[in-house]
Amino acid sequence: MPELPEVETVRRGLQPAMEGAVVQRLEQHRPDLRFPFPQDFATRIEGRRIVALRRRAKYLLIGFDDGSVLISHLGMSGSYFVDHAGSAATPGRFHHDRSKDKKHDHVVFHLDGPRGGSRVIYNDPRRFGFMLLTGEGELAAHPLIRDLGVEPTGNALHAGYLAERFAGKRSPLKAALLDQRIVAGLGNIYVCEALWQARLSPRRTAGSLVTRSGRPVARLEDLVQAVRTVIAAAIEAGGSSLRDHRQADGTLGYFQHTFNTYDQEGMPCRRDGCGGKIRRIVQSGRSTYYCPVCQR
DNA sequence: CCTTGAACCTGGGCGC
DNA sequence: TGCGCCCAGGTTCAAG
Repeated sequence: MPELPEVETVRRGLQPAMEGAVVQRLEQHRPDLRFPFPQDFATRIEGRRIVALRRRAKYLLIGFDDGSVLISHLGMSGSYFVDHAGSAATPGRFHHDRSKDKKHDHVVFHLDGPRGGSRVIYNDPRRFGFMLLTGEGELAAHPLIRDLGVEPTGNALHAGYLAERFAGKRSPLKAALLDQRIVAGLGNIYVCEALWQARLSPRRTAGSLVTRSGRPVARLEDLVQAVRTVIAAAIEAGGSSLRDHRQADGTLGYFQHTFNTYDQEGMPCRRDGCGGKIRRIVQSGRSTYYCPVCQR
C-alpha cells in the first residue's frame, strides 16, 4: 500500500482528528511490530497533546507537546483508521469488510480532541511497519531520517541533482529510483509509472543519463517531470487502492484505475500508436512492469 | 564501494 | 474443500 502518496493521504486523513488532540490512553495488543514498541510507550504518550502531523518520505511523524516525536512507518500493509465516537455509524459494507481484520488492530490511540473524542487505530497484517519515539532535536540526525534523499514533490528534485547522484552508477534506473537515499518516498508502483511516463527503460543504467562531464542528459529532465507528475497525480487522487488500501476516512483511493504499467502484464501499451505489450520482469527481486517498445 | 538474494510476516489467488 | 506454491505497496542484512 504505502508509498509516499499513500502516506500523505493517511496524514491528511488523520490530521483533523489528531492535531490538537490529547492522547487519553494508548492501547497495544502486542509487544512488537517489526521492532519492539518503545520502552514505556504508553506512559510516554498518554497525557500528551499532539501538536503536529508531518510526513518525511514514507514516514509519518507525530509531534507531541513535550518535544517527543513518534516515527511511524506503515511497511507493506499498515493502515490507519479513524473511528469518530458519537458520529453516525457508516452503515454496511465498510464496517463489515473491516471487521475481519480486527485481529490485526495492533495499536489504538484514544483521543480527546477539540471536536470530541475519537479512536485512531493502527492495523498491519504483515507487521512490517513500526513505531519509534525520538525527540524533535534528534529527528534530523536519526538513523532512519538522516540519509534520506530529496522529496519528489519539491524543488530539490531537479536534473542537476539526479545527475550528481546517478553519475557513474551501473545499477538499473529502476533500482536507483527505489533507493531512498536518492529520492525518498518512491516505491515499486510509482517508479514503474514514472519510467513509463518518461519513456525510459527500467533496465537502462542510471549512469547512462549523465554525460562524462557529469551533466544531465536531456532525458533526465523528462524523468524529473515524470516523477513529479506521477506523484502529484497520485496524491491528488488520494493514493492508490491496491488491495485493501483505504484512506483514513474509510473511502477508497482510486489511483489504480489509471495505472499504465503496474500489474498490467500482457495488456496493450496505452501510449498512442505504440502497439507494444506491457511486460513483467524481475529486478532486484521485485516485479518491474514496462513497455519494451516505447521505453528505451 | 557495488550488486543480488534472502529474510521478516500474513493473506489472497490459482492450479491441482 | 484443501494443500502447496507464488505473489504482494518495504526495508535490512549477509554474502559475493
